[in-house]
Amino acid sequence: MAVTTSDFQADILKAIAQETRLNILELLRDGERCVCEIFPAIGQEQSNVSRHLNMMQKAGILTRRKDGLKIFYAVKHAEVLAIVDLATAILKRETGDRHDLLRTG
Amino acid sequence: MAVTTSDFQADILKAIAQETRLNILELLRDGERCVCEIFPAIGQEQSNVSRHLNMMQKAGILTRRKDGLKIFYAVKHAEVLAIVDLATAILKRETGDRHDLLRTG
DNA sequence: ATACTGTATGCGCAAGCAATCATAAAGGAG
DNA sequence: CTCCTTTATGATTGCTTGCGCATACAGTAT
Repeated sequence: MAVTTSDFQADILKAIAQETRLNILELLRDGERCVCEIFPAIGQEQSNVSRHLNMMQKAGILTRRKDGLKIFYAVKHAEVLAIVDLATAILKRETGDRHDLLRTG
Repeated sequence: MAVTTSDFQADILKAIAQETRLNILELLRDGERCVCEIFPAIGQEQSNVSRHLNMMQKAGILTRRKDGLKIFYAVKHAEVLAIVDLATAILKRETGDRHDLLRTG
């Protein structure tokens, strides 16, 4: 099967397009955090958060830094948060538009 | 289960983060297209393309216009294409960085 | 009415994904 | 060394997704 550019684009976007990962990214907006800080903050299992962080790092959108026992993750590209913000903008406009959906169908 | 904002953000982003849908969006960059134009252009089944278009429209990122038999779809929010472009930018920078991965591991 | 074109949808399948529990691995402290 | 903390991973389960095939539906034309 041929591998196109949109394939890799999809990988980047898929690494962002998930609720738990969006919550993590929102936390990382303020700077790097270790797993032990993140998983209580978002109310998820440690293993689950670890997997998501690993996944995003492998996808190339997070950096990883070791400090003793702890491992700190941070957002690697500003574009990632820009994408999140654009999604928020679309969402805002959409939920605004949706008032007439009650009438239009 | 509690429904948060990141839930809806994820829905928007998921509607974009897929290879076939990215190919469709790339086509729609030049303006509205009907299903009959899209599916041969991207080499996918008509039914498959129809589903993806429907999905994106329901997600709120495409508009739908009927003209006789044909149904024309178009990108609804400029932010959608902006997101695609940001993903491309990340991808470019990443694949640039990846030269040292051959050495570093 | 029939025939044709364009689009949507039901069904099934295979693959992927997210979450949990339990456990392993890595590093620090006593 | 042992004990504890932090992170990663194997196994499992249930859910979702993307696709293809066949078929239904909608609109046009004759």
